[in-house]
Amino acid sequence: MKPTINDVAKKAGVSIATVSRIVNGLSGYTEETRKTVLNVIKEIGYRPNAIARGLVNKQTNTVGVLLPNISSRLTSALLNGVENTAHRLGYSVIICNTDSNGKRTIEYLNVLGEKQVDGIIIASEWLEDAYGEALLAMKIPVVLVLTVSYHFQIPYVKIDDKQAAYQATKYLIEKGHKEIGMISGPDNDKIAGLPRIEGYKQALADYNLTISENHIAYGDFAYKSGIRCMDELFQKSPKITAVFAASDEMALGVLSFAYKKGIKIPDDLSIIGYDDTQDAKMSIPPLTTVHQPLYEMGGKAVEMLFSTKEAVESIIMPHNIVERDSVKRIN
Amino acid sequence: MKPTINDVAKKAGVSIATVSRIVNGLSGYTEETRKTVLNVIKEIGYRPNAIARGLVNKQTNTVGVLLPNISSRLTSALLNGVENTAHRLGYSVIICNTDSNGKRTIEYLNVLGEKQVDGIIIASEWLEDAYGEALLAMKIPVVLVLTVSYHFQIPYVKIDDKQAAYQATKYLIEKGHKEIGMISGPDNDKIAGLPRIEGYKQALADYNLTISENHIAYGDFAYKSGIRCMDELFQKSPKITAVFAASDEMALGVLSFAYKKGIKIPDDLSIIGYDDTQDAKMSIPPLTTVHQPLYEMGGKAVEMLFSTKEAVESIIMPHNIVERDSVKRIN
DNA sequence: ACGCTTACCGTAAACGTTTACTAATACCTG
DNA sequence: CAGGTATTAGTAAACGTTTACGGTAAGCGT
Repeated sequence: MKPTINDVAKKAGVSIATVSRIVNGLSGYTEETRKTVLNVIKEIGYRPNAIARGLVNKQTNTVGVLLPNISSRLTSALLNGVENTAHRLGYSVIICNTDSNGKRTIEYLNVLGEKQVDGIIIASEWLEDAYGEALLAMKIPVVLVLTVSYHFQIPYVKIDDKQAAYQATKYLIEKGHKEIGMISGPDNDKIAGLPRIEGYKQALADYNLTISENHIAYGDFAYKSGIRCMDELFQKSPKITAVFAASDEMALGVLSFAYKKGIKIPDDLSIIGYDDTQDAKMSIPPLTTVHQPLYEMGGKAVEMLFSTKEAVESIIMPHNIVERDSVKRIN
Repeated sequence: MKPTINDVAKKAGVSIATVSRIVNGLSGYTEETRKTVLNVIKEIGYRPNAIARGLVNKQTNTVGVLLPNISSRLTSALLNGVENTAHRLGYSVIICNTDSNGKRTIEYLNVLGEKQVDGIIIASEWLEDAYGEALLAMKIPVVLVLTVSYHFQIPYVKIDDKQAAYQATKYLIEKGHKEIGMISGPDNDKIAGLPRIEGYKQALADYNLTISENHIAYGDFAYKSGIRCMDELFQKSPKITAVFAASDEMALGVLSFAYKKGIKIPDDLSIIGYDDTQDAKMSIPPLTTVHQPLYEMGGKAVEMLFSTKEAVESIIMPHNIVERDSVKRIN
């Protein structure tokens, strides 16, 4: 059996209250008793039981993170940020891979509730009404990352997707491109799908370029869909000279597609990505892309969870375009 | 305040013991009381408190995972496997990013101990003596993944690194290559460094090819070191026609290096990687590599944690070479 | 009608902490 | 030296569960 505070008290000849005060750095004991108690603690290897502690303090120093996927570069960068600042603030983090599955998500929400976590971060996931209700019922801080909710007023941290997409497209335009395709996320995705399409269209409109559905292909943010979409795009609109992909992974897909077809990037085709995950640095050629400060956003999210302000405001993080070698100036 | 079992008992006109029995599916109540209690539970939104439960049961249904790095493709694939089967078995997982930092690792071990986790998984990390001691002191199941300990007898799950490296090298040899370089991990890494070097050398020896230190460059498994090592290798041994990289990430580095130098892969240079992370599928060209079943290994690890056998045996998982497009037959 | 078994349910202790309250002692102050 | 105030320390309740134990009532066989 692990030694308890009782064992320490007995062996040190004091009461458990005194031991508790000492391990918690409160006042109410002489330096002498402190020393003997500390010695006993070291001797018998006592460690306070955080479960018992949590029961009386109603605090577990634990947060939960819901992700649609653990092993994507996007979420793992985010998670890294979450974990790091959580650790700095003295919290542990429980990960929950929802697989974008409603049933599973609700299960996780219940588990986190039962485990009395002090806060929940939901990343990159559309907030179903059922989740919102469940969250409301457990009355603990929640923050959203890479997503928002219109129905529930929950603080979030994200970038301005529409604006970022606008600027990515504008970047291509300013490099002289006129026939610009887009590989988008699903068009029913109100968070990472629609706004980026809108930004793209807006930029074309502002520069008097024609907007055509033939210039848009709809993927699911994943690599394979990038390949498929590029294929589709070339069939529909062979004259395209540049593409804006709504995720780096899909951009990698077009890189691979181009490689297979002997299309030179950026000489024959320019491509700009979105996210600036690790992949973007390592691709061939290195990918010009929209940088989201994922690590920082993860950190911000946990800080917001435990912000002392009564009404926590949401945060729009800055984005920027990082120029690498996948876009070429033409004309 | 959240409703407790007491609130349920009062409202349903029964004792807390009965409520407890009902929510835990034990026997000792009529169908009628069950219904009324269940109704009250639903009505007031009662959820059992896992902390209180954990205190008496001495079980938290939580495991901790120590990783040297959260956002690498290697560890995130592993983590994904861990999380999934943990969830299947009814456990939550707490992640700990050690950053390969001794102080931080010990901190985490302490936290996990205090939080009374039911088991700990340590991934891809050399087990310092101090860690082993700490682990021993807390008397809970531990399993190692992608690593072993010679000093402590702790069950592990990994592949046979030496054999895998041997086969990767042999694969290159059988494709006709005679001047084969290796980009290794650090040569003081007893787990993922040395054994792979040994496998490489052994294969060369068995096929009567000369072994030379000029054919080996030492990186740290990361992308950048792959670039640097390839540069170094070409300076030392320009006649090399194939390279075995001890990680996919370093292999990506050589891909990038080659791209920059106008070296065609696989026409001018063949490269085989190690790990078979997501990157390997998506690279240009797709990477031939040694497949480690990372996801499955993560799953196995948590199963081993809670195996009912008194003495848990370690597992050597099967590996295999997945052929893609980065190796060319010559001669 | 009696005793026995069985089913249902309540009482209270236990898990390992924190903390309000109280007690005792020591130290001042005038 | 009386009375007050710190300071150190202990007692016991509380946190929300589970569960051993006991009790009551019903059912059943003889």
